[in-house]
Amino acid sequence: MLTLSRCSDEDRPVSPPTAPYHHGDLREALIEAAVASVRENGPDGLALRDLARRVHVSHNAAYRHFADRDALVAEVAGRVMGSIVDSMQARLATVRTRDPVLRARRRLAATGRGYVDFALTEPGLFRLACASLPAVSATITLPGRDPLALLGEVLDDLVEVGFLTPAARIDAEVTCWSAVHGFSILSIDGPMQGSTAKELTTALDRVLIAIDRSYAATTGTTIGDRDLIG
Amino acid sequence: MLTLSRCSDEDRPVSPPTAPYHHGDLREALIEAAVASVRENGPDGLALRDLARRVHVSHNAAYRHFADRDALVAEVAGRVMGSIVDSMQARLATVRTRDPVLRARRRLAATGRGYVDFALTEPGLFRLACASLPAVSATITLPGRDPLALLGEVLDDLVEVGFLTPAARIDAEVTCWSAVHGFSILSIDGPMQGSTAKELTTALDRVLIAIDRSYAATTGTTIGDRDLIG
DNA sequence: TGTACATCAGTGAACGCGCGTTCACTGATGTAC
DNA sequence: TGTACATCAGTGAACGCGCGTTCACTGATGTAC
Repeated sequence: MLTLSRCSDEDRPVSPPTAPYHHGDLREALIEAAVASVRENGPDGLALRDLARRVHVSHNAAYRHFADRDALVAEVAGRVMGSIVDSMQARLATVRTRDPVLRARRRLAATGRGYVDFALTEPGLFRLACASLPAVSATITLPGRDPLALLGEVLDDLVEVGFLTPAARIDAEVTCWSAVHGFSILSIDGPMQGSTAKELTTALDRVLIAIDRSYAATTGTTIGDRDLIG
Repeated sequence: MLTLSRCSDEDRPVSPPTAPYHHGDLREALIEAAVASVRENGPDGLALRDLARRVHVSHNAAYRHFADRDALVAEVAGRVMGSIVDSMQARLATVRTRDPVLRARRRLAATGRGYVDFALTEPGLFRLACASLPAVSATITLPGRDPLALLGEVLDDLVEVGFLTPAARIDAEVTCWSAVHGFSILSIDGPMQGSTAKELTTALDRVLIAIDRSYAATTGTTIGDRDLIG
């Protein structure tokens, strides 16, 4: 589901029997090594010299492919943003509801769940993306790779089916993203750190239900307690 | 308002005319220097050697007062938590509404505004507190110094006045904290970085209104659009 | 088809940096007698 | 009131670390003729 492969190490040996002078695709190999490094040690542990060691290449070969460390970080962060979108879309794909209003509501919840899925599954990469949010903001204008744009579309649908008033639509991205982003961080770094997966799921459900209830109230729509679950 | 003094440098000269061998209160001076450093360079720029330089003391004098770098960071992070509580309480103090229900609702909004106030005013210190959340979690059991406990009290009041149902009270801290914490980070590091103070205030109002509306819906309480503002 | 040569992708040594931490030390302070 | 001495709070030199980055280089590759 994720763009960033999990077990690429097994696909081809890191150091082939007779290592050729030219690597083949060092750029890609460095990025994969960076992903692995961040998974293990978090964003702060990312070092060009370490990546070179992982790929069995001299410590400055990386400069043939990236201007400097920041350039590599930006590239990885951009890909992480893409993976977050993938994760949201994976959840969206599970929504099979026919009823247009319930469908739109569940799709909003699904985007939130997908976002949090990624944060909980890939805390290191998620932190990297957070840390370089300012730098990435310029990069993620690529259509379809921007979590915020995807969220916006889902919110537009909510207005279209009459669940959310146009007035309450304003800044709705901020509310929704704040909620799921905050939830993600509190879950991986904060007081909910020790919680079980089940507890986290329940807590996230309550957050999503709170938002759903709030939006229902803008149009006076009647909703059920467990509409968003199952 | 804040515990962490802003202009302590001006109060007493950093290097007195004849510097005495014993500093006087090196521990406190190091902490103040740490606060200044984090304000300027963020959490990652914090270095014991740099602090020693700022206080005009040899680079290892700090080890008389802190076991190691982590111990100092934990101390600073703990104080930041206290300052966040102060900031929340400062906003709480401005709520003068008599009507019990409206008062309780405005107090919830006030805690959120106070939390965000601190994040926007002290982004560096806020990031430090976030980064060391795991470490701090153990420390902040001090009564009255824990933002989460304060939030809990305000939420309890909402139940007491009949605005929030006991069922919806469950995990409400998570929803509220997620929202304001997420909002804070998106404001200082994320896509809302370039926004004006006015835009941020308006956006935060919309987040707080969304939560208020959601909780009103749990008891079917009728509310006005601008109840929380002004 | 063979060869000269430009270009590209690596190498290895080195620089300079700032850090955390430890060591043996010394100056200042306060207390017991 | 004076003094010996333990204790505390500093100092200065040094170690070892890993980093980013630059330099002059060399091996491999592909292309023009």
